[in-house]
Amino acid sequence: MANADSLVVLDFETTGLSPDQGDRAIEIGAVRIENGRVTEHFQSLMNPGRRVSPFIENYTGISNELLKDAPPCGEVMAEFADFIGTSNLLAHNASFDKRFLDAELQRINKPYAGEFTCSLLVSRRVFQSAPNHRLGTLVDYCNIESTGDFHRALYDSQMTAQLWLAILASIRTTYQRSEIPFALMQKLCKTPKPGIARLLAVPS
DNA sequence: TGCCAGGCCCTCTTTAGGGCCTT
Repeated sequence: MANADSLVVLDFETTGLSPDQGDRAIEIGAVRIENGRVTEHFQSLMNPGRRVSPFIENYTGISNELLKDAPPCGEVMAEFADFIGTSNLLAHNASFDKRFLDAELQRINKPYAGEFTCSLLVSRRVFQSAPNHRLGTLVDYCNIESTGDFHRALYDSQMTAQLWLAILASIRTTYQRSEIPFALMQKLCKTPKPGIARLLAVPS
């Protein structure tokens, strides 16, 4: 059940980089974290109403053939809006996924109440010695078990969720606190809003 | 055929530019 105390980690596969340039979502994957554990997941392909490029087919493994019989974006996004409810939201490079979430939900006139935070931005502060801050690199860096099946929405959201739990564990270790100070999470997340910081401070 | 965006962050900065990330 969605609520303001759960965190939905989401990832979109899309036809390109910018909804402002006409790009659409082709897959949504998400997991819910509650009390430090993944409790639920959501995944669906969606038909964007146009053919995807060979680059995207190769990059994601999502072919035009796969999308041919997928439900339309509006139908899937309506279900996803119900899934996220009032939960707070997390993504790796959240500015990208937020743009697509905003664009797709605006098309079906579905608002959402959660606040976004970004595992990429926080990881740059917490894992400063990582070779880079791509999702796959950070999964290796944190010794998170992985099959390497990146660039699919559910898998990337699952890996982002595990990365997030690793980030929280690292902060707890660094500051030797079972609960992460509210002000510290606000600083790391660069958010002045109280909701996300309260959520992130959940004990392990 | 080839290209497209945008937010954050760093620095040889702030009257700016470019790399990193995401598909």
